[in-house]
Amino acid sequence: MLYSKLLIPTLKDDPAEAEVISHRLMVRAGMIRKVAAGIYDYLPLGWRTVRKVAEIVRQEMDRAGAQEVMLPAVQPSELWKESGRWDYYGKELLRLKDRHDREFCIAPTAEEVITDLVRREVKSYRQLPMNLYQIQTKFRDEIRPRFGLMRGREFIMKDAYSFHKDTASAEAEYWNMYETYKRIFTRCGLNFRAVEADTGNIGGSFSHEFMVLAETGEDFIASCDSCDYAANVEKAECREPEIVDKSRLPREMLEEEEVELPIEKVHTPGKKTVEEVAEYLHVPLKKIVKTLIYKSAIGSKSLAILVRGDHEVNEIKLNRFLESSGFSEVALADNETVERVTGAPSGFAGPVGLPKDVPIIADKAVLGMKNFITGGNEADTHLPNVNIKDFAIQLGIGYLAAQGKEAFLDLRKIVSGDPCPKCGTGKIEIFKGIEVGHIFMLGTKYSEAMKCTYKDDNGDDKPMIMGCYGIGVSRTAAAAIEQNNDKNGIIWPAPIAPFEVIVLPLNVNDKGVMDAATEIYNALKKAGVEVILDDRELRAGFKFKDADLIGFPVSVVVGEKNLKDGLVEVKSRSAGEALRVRVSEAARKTGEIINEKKGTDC
RNA sequence: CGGGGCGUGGCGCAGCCUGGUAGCGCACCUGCUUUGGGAGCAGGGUGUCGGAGGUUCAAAUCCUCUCGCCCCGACCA
Repeated sequence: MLYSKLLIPTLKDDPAEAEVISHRLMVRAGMIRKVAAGIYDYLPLGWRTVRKVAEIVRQEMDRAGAQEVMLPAVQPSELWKESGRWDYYGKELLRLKDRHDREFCIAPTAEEVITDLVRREVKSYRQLPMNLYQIQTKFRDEIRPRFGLMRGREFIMKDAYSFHKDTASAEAEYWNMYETYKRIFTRCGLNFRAVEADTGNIGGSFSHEFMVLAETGEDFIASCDSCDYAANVEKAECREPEIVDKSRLPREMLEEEEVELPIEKVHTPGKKTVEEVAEYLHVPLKKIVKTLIYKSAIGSKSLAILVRGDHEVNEIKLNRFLESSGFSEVALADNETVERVTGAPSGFAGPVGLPKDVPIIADKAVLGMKNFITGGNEADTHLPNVNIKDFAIQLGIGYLAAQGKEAFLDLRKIVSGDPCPKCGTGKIEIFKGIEVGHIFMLGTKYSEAMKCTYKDDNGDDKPMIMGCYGIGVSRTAAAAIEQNNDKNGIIWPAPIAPFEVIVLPLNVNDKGVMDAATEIYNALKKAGVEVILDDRELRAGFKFKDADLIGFPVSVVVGEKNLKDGLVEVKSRSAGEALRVRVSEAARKTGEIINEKKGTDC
């Protein structure tokens, strides 16, 4: 391709709206343009990269035995009502009506449609298992789209759905997809981790997320430094030392085994946060217990959650424990509620003396604490030397007691340095990641709701066991940039670069330069290399800047000076240094470097 | 949805407070010079000042409404 003929509107200035690197660079490199909030045009370069990611996904999915289909983007409400998600999905589901006033939605995912297809066309266990996928534009009406392609409303996704006669088959396919995903992201040249994940509102029993490690990631990953454990922080369980058997306590816990002292009361004017209190009273954060008032979304019931001062509540865990308790979907209470419940301004809540109808639930880590500091339920007051016996943890949420659950639960977010929940000996490290893939064991949630059944070998109808597997194709392209860039621009992993090589004749008006460049360009094209010839009549510096910004893995620089000696430069974007080779050797050498890059990136 | 902010040429911005000829840089077009890291000089084109209403002799500027966008928060395969 000739550069002069391509639509590559690069920008010298950063676009004002772009916050993260991938967004900035994709706009500057002329890959995307915004049409509306979270909705973008893909220009030739951007689209080439997206297509390359999609092609890798397609090849690996096919290799894994899946079949590609194409499902509708606009879907009738009936199917969504059948699964129950029409009401449940919320505002992210963009709904619309056709001219006959029939309700539709723009698909954010396709469980309903695929389940409908399979229930109509697949009848027998002999036809199972089956894995169907599509690569398609999806729409989710995100509350706040941001970060360019990382979190758009419209995005390109590969979604796959598998159907099985039994759990064993479904699990086998789950792990088949797990391996397939590893191959896909490896082939894309990405540094990623597969982590245990929460299943969210898709439902199902277990799942893994594939995370590209990057500072700008929105997800936090807990990873063990000695075993292979890795999980989304939302999901990661916390292993608390068993405190029942004192002889087995680690030394640092033993220090907590002090004599319980009587409660005191201190004046802490304006010290609302644990940090402020710790500093004011000269105690470590670990000596404080935070009391957080939560409020149910429905009704106005409140409850108090206790966590150690240096810990944070994991609301996903909390809500899971509270499922079907009447405390559905709790969230941090507003200041008004806090004042009503505790009788003190926000910042001074504590477990001692809370109204009886406010149940107290504590994180397990609190169980090991003695003589800790809590809020006094009174303005500018904290209570040192509080102990668990002082406030009678209310096993009071009746259902907890009824279920034999304790009021000390795993409710906190795991933090760096915690013991690994799996091996127990390793320490947890926290990384940031971008979710590019997610695999779920769905079970029978959709097949039961939508009567997607098969006849087993006895002729009985059974619901199919399902799995579903997503990859954010456009997001993967953005994640690759987050992970591969420098101050000059993008450094594409060769397998997903929009072009593999750029040939840069520094002076297009010099016949010798142009002839040599054209010769190399033609030879590369003939060899099947994706090459672009920068035939623009521009200064050298300009061309270099564009080439670096766009991030071609290899550039071939043809300049008058080197050409006098019959030489050109072959430069690798990632390595930086230039290799001088003869014109006649240039194409072969460049091809070698590209193949090597594609090889090592695999 | 709560809080904050921004809409002025293709892009980035100034002007608004204190109403009175709409500006700067980049980009774009022409010419000459230049030509290995976003050139120099000269000339040129480019704006419903996001939209609607209002105040005023006069509105980019003040007021009201509205639309769009960005940031923080809550939310999220």
